[in-house]
Amino acid sequence: MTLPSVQPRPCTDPDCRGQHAPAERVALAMSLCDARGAQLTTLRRQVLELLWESGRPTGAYELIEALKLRNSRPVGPPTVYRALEFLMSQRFVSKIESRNAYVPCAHPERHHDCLFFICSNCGVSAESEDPKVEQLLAEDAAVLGFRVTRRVIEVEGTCGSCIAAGPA
Amino acid sequence: MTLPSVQPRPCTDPDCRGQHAPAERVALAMSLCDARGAQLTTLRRQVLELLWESGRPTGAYELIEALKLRNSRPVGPPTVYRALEFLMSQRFVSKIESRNAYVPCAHPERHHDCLFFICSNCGVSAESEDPKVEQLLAEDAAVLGFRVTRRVIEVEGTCGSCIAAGPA
DNA sequence: TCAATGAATGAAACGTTATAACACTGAATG
DNA sequence: CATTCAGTGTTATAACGTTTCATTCATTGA
Repeated sequence: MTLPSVQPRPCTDPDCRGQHAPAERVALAMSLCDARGAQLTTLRRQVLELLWESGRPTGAYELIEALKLRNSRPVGPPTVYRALEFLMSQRFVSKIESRNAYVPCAHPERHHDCLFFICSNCGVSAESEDPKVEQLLAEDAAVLGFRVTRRVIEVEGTCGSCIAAGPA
Repeated sequence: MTLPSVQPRPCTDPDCRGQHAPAERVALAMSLCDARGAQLTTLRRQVLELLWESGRPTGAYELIEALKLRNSRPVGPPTVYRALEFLMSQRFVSKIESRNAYVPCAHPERHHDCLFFICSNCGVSAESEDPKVEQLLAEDAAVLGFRVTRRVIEVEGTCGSCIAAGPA
C-alpha cells in the first residue's frame, strides 16, 4: 500500500519546540485511517496529539487531565481507555507495561512490536526496533512450540542525556 | 477468584515435580539468603512457596487470599508487596509487567533478567533466557549511550499445549 | 421523511493493583 | 535495661482499569 508520506521537517521558528512533529504524525495517522476505513475521531485525534506533545510515556489519567484543560468538557476513564484501545489497535500507540503508560508509535504503517528504552531518571522513552532480536525470540518460541502474538521489550536504565548531566 | 492451583498437590512419586520442586527451590533460596546475609522470614518463605506451587503468574491479591487460607491470620497488601519486593531484590521472583503478576525465578543464583513466554489461553508462563538477545539489546543500548539497569522481555501468545488442545 | 441501525461517546459505579504513613513487635547490641 | 533496627501490622488512600447502561449522531434503507 502506497500512502502519502508525512515526515517531520525542521522548523525555522526559534520558538517552535518541535510542535510540528505532532501535527505531522497525526496527519499520517489520519491518512492511514482513511486507507484502513477506520475513524480517527476528534477525541482519538486529541489523545494521539497529546501523546506526541508529551514526549514521554503518559498515563491514562494524565491524559484525562490534559483533555479537561484542552476541552473544558471532562472525559471519564472509559472514554480515554477506549480511545487508547483504538489507537493501539491501529498501531498508533503502544503501552509501556512497566510504567502503565502510553507512547505514540513512530512507524504505525509497519506492524511490528517495538522495543523501548526508558530512562528511570527523566522518564523519556526511546522507540527502537531490532529485527535480529525479533528473529531470536521467534526461534526461541519455535523451540517451545509457542505461537507469538505480542512482544513486550522494555529496557530500563539511564539515558545518555542524564548520564552526561552527571550523577544525580 | 479462588486459587486452587496454589494449594499443595499430592506427590506422585518418582519424578515428582509438583511437590518437591517448590521445597527444593525454597531450600536453595534459604541457602542463598544465608550466604548473602539476607533474611528469608516465614512470611517471605511462604510467599515464595506459594509462587512455586501456583505454577503460573500470580497476583499480589491472590497471594493475600492464599496466605489467609494457609495462616488464618490475614495479611494486608503492604505486607505482601514488601515480601515481593524483597524476593525480587534477591532475584527469587520476577514481576510479569504485562500481567501485574509475579513468578518465581528458576536461577536466583545468576543475576540476569529473564525472558518469559506467557500463554494467553492457560496463563502459564515459561521462563527462559537468551544471551544473544541480551547481547543485541546491550549493543542497541550502547548505540544510544544508554546504561541498562533492567530488561523486561515478555512474549505473549499460545503455548504448545494449548495449540495441541485445539482451538478453544 | 423518518424509523432502524450501529459506531462512538457520556456517565455512574465499581473492581483491581499498589503505596503512604504511622504503629507495633521482637531480637541483637551496647 | 535501653536502644536500635529490620520486619510486620493497620488504616487509609492513590493509581490504574472495567462494567454497565444511557445517549448522541451519522448512515441507511423502507
